Amino acid sequence: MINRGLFGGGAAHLGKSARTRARLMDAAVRLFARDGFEAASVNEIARLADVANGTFYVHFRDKDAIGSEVALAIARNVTRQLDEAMAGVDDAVDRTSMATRRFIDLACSEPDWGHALLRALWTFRGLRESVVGPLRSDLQRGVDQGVFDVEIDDMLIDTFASMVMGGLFARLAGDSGADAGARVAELQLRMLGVPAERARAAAWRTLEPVALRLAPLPPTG
Amino acid sequence: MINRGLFGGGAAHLGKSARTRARLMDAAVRLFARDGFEAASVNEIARLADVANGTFYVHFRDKDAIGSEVALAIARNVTRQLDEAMAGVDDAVDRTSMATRRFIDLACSEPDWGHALLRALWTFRGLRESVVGPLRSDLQRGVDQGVFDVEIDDMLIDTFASMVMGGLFARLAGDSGADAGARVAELQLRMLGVPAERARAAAWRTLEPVALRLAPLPPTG
Amino acid sequence: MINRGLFGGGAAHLGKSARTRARLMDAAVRLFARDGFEAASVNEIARLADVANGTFYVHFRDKDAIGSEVALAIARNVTRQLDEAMAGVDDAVDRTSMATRRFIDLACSEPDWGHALLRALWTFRGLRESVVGPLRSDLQRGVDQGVFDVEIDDMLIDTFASMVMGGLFARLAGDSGADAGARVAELQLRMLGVPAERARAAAWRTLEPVALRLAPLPPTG
Amino acid sequence: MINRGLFGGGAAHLGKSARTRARLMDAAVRLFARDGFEAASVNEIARLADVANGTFYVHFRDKDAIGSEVALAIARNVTRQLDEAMAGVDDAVDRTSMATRRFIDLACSEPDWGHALLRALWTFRGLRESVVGPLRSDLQRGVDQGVFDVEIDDMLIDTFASMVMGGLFARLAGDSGADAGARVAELQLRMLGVPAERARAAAWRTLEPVALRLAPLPPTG
DNA sequence: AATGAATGAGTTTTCATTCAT
DNA sequence: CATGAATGAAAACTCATTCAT
Repeated sequence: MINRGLFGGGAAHLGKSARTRARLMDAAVRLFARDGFEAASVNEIARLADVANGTFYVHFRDKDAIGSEVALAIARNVTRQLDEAMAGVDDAVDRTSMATRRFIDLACSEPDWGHALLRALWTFRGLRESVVGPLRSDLQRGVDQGVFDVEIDDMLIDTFASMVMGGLFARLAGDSGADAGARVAELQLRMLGVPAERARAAAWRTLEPVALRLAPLPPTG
Repeated sequence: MINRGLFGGGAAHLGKSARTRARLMDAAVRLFARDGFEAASVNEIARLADVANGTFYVHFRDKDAIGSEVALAIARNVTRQLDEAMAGVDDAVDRTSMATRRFIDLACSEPDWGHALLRALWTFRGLRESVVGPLRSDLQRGVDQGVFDVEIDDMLIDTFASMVMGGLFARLAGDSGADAGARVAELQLRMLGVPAERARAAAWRTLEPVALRLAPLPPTG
Repeated sequence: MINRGLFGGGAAHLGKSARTRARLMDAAVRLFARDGFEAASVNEIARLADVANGTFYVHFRDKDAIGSEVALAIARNVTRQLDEAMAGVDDAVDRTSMATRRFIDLACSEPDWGHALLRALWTFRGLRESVVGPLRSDLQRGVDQGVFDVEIDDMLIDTFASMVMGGLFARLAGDSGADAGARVAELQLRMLGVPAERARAAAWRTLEPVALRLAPLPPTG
Repeated sequence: MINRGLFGGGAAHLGKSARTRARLMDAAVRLFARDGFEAASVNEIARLADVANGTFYVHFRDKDAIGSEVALAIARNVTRQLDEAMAGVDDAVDRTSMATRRFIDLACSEPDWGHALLRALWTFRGLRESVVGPLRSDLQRGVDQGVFDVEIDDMLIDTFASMVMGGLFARLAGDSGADAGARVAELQLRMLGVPAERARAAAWRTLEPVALRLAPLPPTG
């Protein structure tokens, strides 16, 4: 499983075509993370994936296509793992802080993916909704449980999401250590109306580590 | 002063060379905002500025040069105006919420500039520091005045800044109206430990409108 | 027999391989007519024929092969039908005007074929000879019968053929109606020395309509 | 004036830009004639013109642009020279036969141009009208003078034009000699109702030779 | 026979940058 | 200072053709 890339790993047991496709996506993630979407060239993606440049176009219509596909795949995987990690957690305070911390941890466990995700959230506006969507229900739950004292509106969601992205950015840039997520979560809880003491306690609670794993990707469009 | 652009307006009384330079920067801002830095081409900047493409290189060493110059100029102007707008305000709560609201309002008063600034803050990491720097002292002042109950560290600053950027983004994208700044400021104050009532009152206080004005730009070597 | 294409129709009762081949030729005709030979791609021909692209090369050595094969098949079919339609007609004036009119009508009865034929006559020089060849004997017959007062040389044949093609082109382009063939035939007869009155009468005589039918195509090695 | 090309010759005294442009057009004509429009590549045009490939796009938006520009320029020049050559000729029989013969001679005096013109007439439908347009008045003149006994309609014009193109084609293909034009003209006159004797006499009258010359081209588009 | 992924040379096109005028 | 034609490397994308299955 060494160096096979995350998509490649997931597609190992699939057909040859799916593996080539996965290799291209892995290569794209690496280059998008290193150079940014614009600066990454199709030819280099193909070279890194070890296929002819024409092969790229067998699998993707153009660079945009692989861009959004990669973004979507990452987002889907991250949110799915997030869901799994939070299954069985009922307390809104815990859910909220875990979501932030887990999200950042997951995205940072594979920095290429983290970078790609961050850029994608910036570039493909639609992604934000898919990532942020589930959040809304957790916040509402907190209000219902009487622990969040805040009005839930779009601006709150956006702001909450921005805080997460800021934390992720800081981690990926190396400006902060592994506790960035906890700190951000604490600040979020305070913002939501959780008393300072409880916010700190909840946000810094020890969390067993998880790593980003990838299930096989169904080929998309 | 009609449609002369913000740099152009400031440089109106200077020599011809300075005006050409200003026109180039105005054109660059427009294109950076619309297409992003990578996608904006030197030729198009020159065309929009109504000069020959070769003229560009009389004034700027290369494309990167005009990029950082524009970013820096915008940042400097925004912070300077922010400073002026807040002169005489002592209360940390007021200063903090005003900073956020004014910043967003200023950046949105000229959407091209706002977009360019947002992109620049993303691209040129250094800018953030220059824009965010003054903030730290306001936060510290709040702690000293006993109104902020929070530890001031890099993560707090980053998070605070991310919230502002999120609000700016939402405004520019048209996802929210003119009150985005107030809402963000309110949430920030809550996060900083200001009681909910006071946070709301302070953040939504009426603010007389200001517009972004630009002073002449000193030529940069 | 619905929409099965002309080759396809003729090959319906043959083996699967022959039907695949026929489908490829039908697809090729469509695309050659629409886009021209150069612009039509093998992949698109295959897609339109509903076979894998590799299958193309099972049936044709290369793109040129299907090009000349299609051209030849069309030319053969058109001339054969022309022959049949004129069997039993002895008068050279009638034969000549019928040839022109029938040729145009046949080629227009299936516009894709007409376009493909026109293009092919332009591209594959040799085709012209095979289509035009029989003409020479009709012209000679007219001289022998004393109704054509003209010297028969290559330039005459070429000119005669050009007039037919001009008429076909005008019909296919929609620049003229169903009587284009008659008008061209009339002008040809005048050119050949037939008195104006008789030329008009012969050329505009009512012609019962025929449609292009295709006999099965013998596989070509 | 050796090997400077026809556009190049005309542009010799103009600015450098116009000369480069002319060199590109000369190269394009050569390649269009040799390989056809589709098969000629922009890179090869540039190489033949002895400029960098990027330079092509300084002067033409794309391959289509130089294609229609070249076609238009040739057509304009040919028709202008035709006009000049026929100034002072009043008799419709003479005008008509001269037009056909001169046109073919001109187009063949520079075979590259002839081929390009022929292809262009085929490809750019609009050209035909501009070349053929003046013809209509000559035909009408013949009717008015009582020498042409024919109805003038679109089909007649089209047929007449097709005959010219057929003759040009035969000449360029080497299928016929210098007298192709005269033969075609003779056949045309017969078609128009001119008695055979007179048609032959008029069409074969000696014509002093002319060569295709080019005036400087005003830059287009 | 049929498949369809893979190839890679070739095409169009863009663009930051230079330089003679 | 200003010009704008010229550059050429590099990008995106196409496509006839091959080949293992």
